[in-house]
This record gives sequence, structure tokens and C-alpha cells, in this order.
Amino acid sequence: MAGRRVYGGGDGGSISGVSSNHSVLLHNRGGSFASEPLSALFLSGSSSSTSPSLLDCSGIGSRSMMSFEDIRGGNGSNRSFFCPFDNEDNGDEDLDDYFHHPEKKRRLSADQVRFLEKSFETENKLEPERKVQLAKDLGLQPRQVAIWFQNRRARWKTKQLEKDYEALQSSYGNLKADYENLLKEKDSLKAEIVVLTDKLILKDKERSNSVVSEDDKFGEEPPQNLVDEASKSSKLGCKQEDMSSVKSDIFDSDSPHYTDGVHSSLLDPGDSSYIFDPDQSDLSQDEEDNLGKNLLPPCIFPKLEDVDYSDPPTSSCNFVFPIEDNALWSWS
DNA sequence: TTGTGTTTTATTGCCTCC
DNA sequence: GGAGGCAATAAAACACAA
Repeated sequence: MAGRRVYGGGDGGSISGVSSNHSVLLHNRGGSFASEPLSALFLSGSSSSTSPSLLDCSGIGSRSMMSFEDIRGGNGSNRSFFCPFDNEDNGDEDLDDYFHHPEKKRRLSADQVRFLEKSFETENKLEPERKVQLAKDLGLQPRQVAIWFQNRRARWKTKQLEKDYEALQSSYGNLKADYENLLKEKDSLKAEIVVLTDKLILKDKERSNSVVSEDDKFGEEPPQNLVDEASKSSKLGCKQEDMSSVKSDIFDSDSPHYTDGVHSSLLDPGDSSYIFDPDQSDLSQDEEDNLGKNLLPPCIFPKLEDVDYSDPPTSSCNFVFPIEDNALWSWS
């Protein structure tokens, strides 16, 4: 490890300047290598009032450490970390095994893990005193306790990220459903507009016809006041810039507003201009001209006297659109 | 039994804090 | 500058299907 971290010293263990994991394991399992303070630490472990009873591994002598009583009931792989030679029948074999394969890892016993888990639930950070105490109680090196907590925190973080991801995913699903509902609503409102527009065009034609027949009564030239009124009406209804702002998104279901599925402007209730932004129109100039001149002739708008302007419209059926800075509202 | 994927234990290097 | 945390990673242990 290139001398970066010296295991043991600060953690209560002692590895006499040898810092590889290999050496740590030698110390753990072969107590004869342990320095005096480390031996004292582990041999005093059974005095802890909070720990389950910790056993000295008889038959191993100074090399043996302690373990939970019930850990010993497990299979070979569940032997106590510090008491790997508790099977008297093959003790020598194990001993031999350890000194020839000192790098072998041993998993913590189920009870040790339970104990650590409980401790982790209480507090997922480990103060030095607590670390030493836990190590004492479990018959582990403080360093091992620290590593366990570190790995446990990493696992916890991963799980937390998974939870957060699921929450975000479900939130996204809800937003998407809302968005799709809004799109449907928008489509139906557009259809409604088309129907009403047709009706108005029809009505206007009828009215024109009646005007023409009235004209017939007075000769070929219409009276000047009617010409003026028609001209005024035309200006009111078809100011080109007003019309483009009205038409662009009404007739544009593929507006760039919606290119990414969830558009911030759409979702932002503070952005009242999102529906009628003229810059967002993707119609050609010809189409726009047609919309301005033909599709929405001046007469599709009700005459001023036919509309109640006392309250701003809340329904799209009014033909006056509930938008801020709408030129239609600046007529009066 | 063996191959393979997953979990657990441990190391390394970098970073921050005191 | 040392201690400790974290991310990335290695490697042993384990689980399990074929």
C-alpha cells in the first residue's frame, strides 16, 4: 500500500510496521505475532459488560482468541474469526492451513454481523471509542470494525440511491400521465375551436348575404358607414401579429414546446405565454398567410357589442384567449 | 463438479478536516 | 501531517443452476 496507511497503530491493533493485509491476518490468527497491547486488548475482551459471552479457544493457548458461544455451532466456514482452530480433530491441519495460506479471508459470523448491524442502526458513523468497544465485544480488530462500517455505509448508500431512483421514476410516470392528459385536453379544445370557427364562418356568410340583399335595395354602392364599420372590424380582428400569436399553437400540435415529452413551460404554471408564443409556430409563411387571411377572417370574431368584456374569459369557447398581453384584450 | 454471478471483506488512493 | 471517510477495486467466500 505504498506506506500510505499504517493499519493497526491508531486502530488499537499492532502490526509492527508491516502494513499488508497479509500481515494483519497473521496477527489476527496467530496471536504469537501480536504485540503486547493487542494481546492485552483481546484477552480483556471477555470482561465487557455489553458483549455476549466471549470464549477463549481452549487448546490453542496464547494464539487463541474469543468467539460467541453459538457461533461455534456453525459449519467450518462459520468458525470464529479469531478461533479458527476450534476443531480439535484437525487443529494441526488448520494451523498448517493458516500459516501456508495466511491471505485467506474469513467472513464474520452471523452473530457478529447481527451485532454490527444493530450498532449500525443506532449510529452509522463510528467514533474511536465505540469502534474499540465493538472490537472488544466481537473479538475483532478495530480496523475490521471500521472496514465493516465503511462497507456497510457504502451498501446503505447504494440502497438509498436505488430507492431514490424508484421514487423519481414513479414521479416521472405521474408527470407523464398528467402531461398526456393535458395533451388530450388540448386536442379536444382545438377540435372545439375548429367546430365553432366553422359555425362562425357560416354565420358570417349568411350575414354577408343579407347585407348584399340590403344593398340591392339602395343601389350598387354600399353606404359609407357600413364600409367604415367593415374596415374597422377587419382591423380589429386581423391584426397580423395578433393572429399569428393566436393561431400558432392552436393549430400546432407538434410545437417545439413538447419535443421532450415534459416541457418545463407546459409544466410551469407561472409561464402563461406557453400556448401562444408566435415564435414557436412551425407553419410556413403561406400557411400563416392563409390562416391570417382566410382561415380566420375578421368576421370570425364576435362584434364588440356581442361580447361581454366585463369578465376575462375562462373558457376557450369564448374565442378570446385567456392570455396575458393578448392584443385582443387591448382593443378597448 | 464446475462455471458463473453475487456478496463480503479488505486494500488503495484521493480528499477533507483539524 | 495525521486521521478518517469515500470511491473504486481486488479477491475470497458463497450460492446456485446445469
